[in-house]
Amino acid sequence: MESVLERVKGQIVQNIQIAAENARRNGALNFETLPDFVLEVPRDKGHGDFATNIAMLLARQAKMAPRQVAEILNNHFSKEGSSMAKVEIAGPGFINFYLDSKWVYEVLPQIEEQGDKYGDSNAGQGKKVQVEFVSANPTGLLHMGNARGAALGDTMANLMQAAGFDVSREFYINDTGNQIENFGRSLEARYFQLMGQDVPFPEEGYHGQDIIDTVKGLIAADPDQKYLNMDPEARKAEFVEYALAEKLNAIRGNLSQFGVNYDVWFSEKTLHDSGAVSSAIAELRAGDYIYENEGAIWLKTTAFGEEKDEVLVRGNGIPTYFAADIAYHKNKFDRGFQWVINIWGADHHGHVARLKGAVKALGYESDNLDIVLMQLVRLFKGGEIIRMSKRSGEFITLEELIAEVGKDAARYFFVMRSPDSHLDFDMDLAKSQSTDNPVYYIQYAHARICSILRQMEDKGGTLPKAGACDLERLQEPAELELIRKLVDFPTEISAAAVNLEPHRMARYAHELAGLFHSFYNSNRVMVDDEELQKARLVLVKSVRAVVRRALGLLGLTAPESM
RNA sequence: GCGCCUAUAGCUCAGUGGAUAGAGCAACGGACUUCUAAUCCGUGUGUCGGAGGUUCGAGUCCUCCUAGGCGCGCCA
Repeated sequence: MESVLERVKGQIVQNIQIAAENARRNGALNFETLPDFVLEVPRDKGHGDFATNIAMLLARQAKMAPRQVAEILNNHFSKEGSSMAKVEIAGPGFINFYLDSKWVYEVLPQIEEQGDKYGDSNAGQGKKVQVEFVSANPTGLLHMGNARGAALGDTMANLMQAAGFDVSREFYINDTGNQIENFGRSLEARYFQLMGQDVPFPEEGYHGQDIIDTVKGLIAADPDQKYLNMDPEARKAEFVEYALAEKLNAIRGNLSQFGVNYDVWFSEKTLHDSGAVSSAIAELRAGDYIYENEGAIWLKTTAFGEEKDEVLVRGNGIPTYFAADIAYHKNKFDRGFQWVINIWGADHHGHVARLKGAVKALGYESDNLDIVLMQLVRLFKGGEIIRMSKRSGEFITLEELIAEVGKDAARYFFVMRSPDSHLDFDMDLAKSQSTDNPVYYIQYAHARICSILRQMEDKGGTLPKAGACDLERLQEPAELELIRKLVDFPTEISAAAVNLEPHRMARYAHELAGLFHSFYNSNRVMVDDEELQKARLVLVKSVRAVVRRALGLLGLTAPESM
């Protein structure tokens, strides 16, 4: 459904185009092609409801001063049938449009009709999109960086769904390769240590307590001690299988607790087992992107502007992570995704250009692959930075984070900033100042509205229908601003989705809540004037629907009382 | 050395090439007999890191420089 804003803007744009064409036809204005002008909502309310820069863009072609062009256009605007109250030429040549404020009221019946669907658009046109995020090594638990990726990826996916994309969430499981070998050796060493044998622990092994716990569980499940005398390779394979399943379960559980649920869990191992990796390499070889040197197989990444070439298959015959990743992305495109989005930690940025290059070499449009790099999270506790490392086992897990600051606060904090921005997460602050946490501010707006509506029901009232009351009674500045903000919602969602900027929704929700709180403090909803009360009830009900939806898109709960 | 990200108010950060650059926090002063004071109202601060350039118009685009973060492995 077309949003109110789109409809009104479309009307004005059309009016401008017709005016320009008419002016050209009767010789008042000379130009070859209509420039790509903008109709925007001015930052400053004193500049009208909408403004266009067309006169400034036409000035050169028309060989006239911008303000003069604006005058001519203004004389050609059709005033009939539009809600245009005033047109003004301002500054260097802006044309400012002032509309009769009536147009904004349309949004209230629209919200009533669409309910929790209000905000949906068809910006994505059903395009098949995949968002791959977190994809943490399944050898440990999720840390703060993973948590940021989870919040960003899931919110992005939510926004894209609302914006009319066909979205699939995917987790790539790195269940093969060196780190799994290493994982297996660590499990083995812990096993023998727990069985009372004095064996050294691998230096590069996983030192975390969670590994010890895993092995304890393994031993408990093996009363016959069959592992003690098993073939070492077979034993390690069983250990790894057991531990990976357990870790993945834990990861899945933690993410689910964080409100993140995936459509697909994709195993890297299957790419090797199915021959997808070797066939991707064969394809690259056919395209003459491959050569051999010192026993290894290399990809000519220098052809994609990289500093040096990259190894795809090591001298020992084992393909690199990069080789698997190429096969993985080929697989993604072959599954029909028209837009592939990966969310990576900024420490992986060196990998971006060569992956895109490889994708292009395989014949896919590399512009359809977007990699969102999120800057790393620094965790502060007691005023000190906590260095996080999976190997050393010293890190705050997602589980602990949720337990300490709560899912809602954590998700909001991770998403409120642009992915480009470094994130200092102060645990003490998140805990001690939880009362002036922006997330409560937004949720409080929701709870307050619920409270109003509860009281109305207690008095035996019923929610009025938007169509059955005089919405134009809503004339207070606070009311008009609030309604205007509701009008922006669909545009905010699609802009946040298309530009991969989930922080815009965090900001929007906060601003909307602020306008509501402001309204609440200056106006009572339950008033003696029955018509005004009805109109205000419709207003707050609409605000509640949008706040709830915004919270939902951010993955936060919308409490009915606080 | 090369590459990516960042630099905007005291702090943390927003800011689709548009007009007089904004918000939260912090500080100070007010508002509960009234639908939840986890709220509201008021008070002010900027050489948008620096220098050039493109443009009618630059915090925004381009080049160079400076500072910080992160990468540059037959690890992932």
